[in-house]
Amino acid sequence: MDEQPRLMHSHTGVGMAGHPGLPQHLQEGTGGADGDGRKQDIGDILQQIMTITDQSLDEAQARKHALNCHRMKPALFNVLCEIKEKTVLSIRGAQEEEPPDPQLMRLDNMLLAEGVSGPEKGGGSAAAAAAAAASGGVGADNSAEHSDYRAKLSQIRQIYHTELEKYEQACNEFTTHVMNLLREQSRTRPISPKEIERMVSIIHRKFSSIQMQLKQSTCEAVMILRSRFLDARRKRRNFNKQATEILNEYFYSHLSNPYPSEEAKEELAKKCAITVAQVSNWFGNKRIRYKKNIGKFQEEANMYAARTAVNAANASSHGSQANSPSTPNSAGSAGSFNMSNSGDLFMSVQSLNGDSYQGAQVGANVQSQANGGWPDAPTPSSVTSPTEGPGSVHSDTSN
DNA sequence: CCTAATGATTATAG
DNA sequence: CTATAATCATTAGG
Repeated sequence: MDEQPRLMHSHTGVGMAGHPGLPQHLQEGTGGADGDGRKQDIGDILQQIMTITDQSLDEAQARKHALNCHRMKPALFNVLCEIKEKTVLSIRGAQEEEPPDPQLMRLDNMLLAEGVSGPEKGGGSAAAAAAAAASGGVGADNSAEHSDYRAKLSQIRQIYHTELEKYEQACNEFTTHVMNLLREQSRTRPISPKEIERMVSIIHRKFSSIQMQLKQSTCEAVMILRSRFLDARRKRRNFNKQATEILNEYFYSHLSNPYPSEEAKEELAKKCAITVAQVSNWFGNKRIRYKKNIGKFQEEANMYAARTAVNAANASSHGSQANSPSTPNSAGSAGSFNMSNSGDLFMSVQSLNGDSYQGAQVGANVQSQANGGWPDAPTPSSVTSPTEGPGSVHSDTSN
């Protein structure tokens, strides 16, 4: 029976301040001092409490009832409550206030921004729009791409909300259960309302930490979804043959200054069914890759030069039709520069007639080589070509 | 599976 | 903001 000393110790240690009299009584009572009945009673009661587990259930029940009905019970109960209160406060009074978890706030903000935890549909579309804007400013048109994304996002949102609801419900259930239990027990155990409150807040903390995990995994899912659907690199599609033809045609007919103006880009974009940004990308890639390894592109360059030349020749000789082969209506809008350029390219091709193809390629390349790899000052709108051989590229489109 | 081609993005500079 | 250069990530072909 070493419980007794411990109990006594806790009394002397904690209870002193509030009720200095009680421990003394206890000590005197157990020590068998003068026969004050009340002290003796208290000593007996405590003794009974200490040994209550040793007794049979019936006996214990009877004793419990006896204790319950004891005239000292309410006072003792209050005292015990106070002691517990003070003990608990001294133990964890310091860590009572929790700072608003920055991690949780971060997650909340992100979920709100992604439209998972916000209002029903507005949030989703807003997030999608924002994502679209972030992904390259294309926006609007590629809704086919985003519908899938939105579907997945709303799926995530649904799961998130049902889970959240489930947690909340469980939390409430558990809380009421515990509260009822504690209230029930407060009849026989020293439990103060404050303690119940504290227990409830502990439960809430536990559940909110679970919720945080849910939020975290939801965030991760959204991030994965984003990187899957909105990182266009993952959805890269090669342009179709025709688009590549059109772009290459423009590129090689403007080899001396392959910087399409904004208008030209729009034109090309429309013809290729791609965006202006994609046109810009294409030309950026093409320029750098061409310059980096001209040899690799010579064949291609020659081909397009020849084709353009043929088109031009046909156009010039037969009048206005004849661009049928593979670039049906390329002349429609690009006619102007095709015509203007046709001169020099045609010349070069013509002059090669006697030479091998290699010679022809070199000839075609001389142009760009002469420029030393395009004007250092990229002035896209102006089509002035510094060292132009035969016909000037710029020359008016005079039919 | 490996590799070249290719569209897109990033970093940097003017 | 645009161009370049480097790099990433995917696609297509062997």
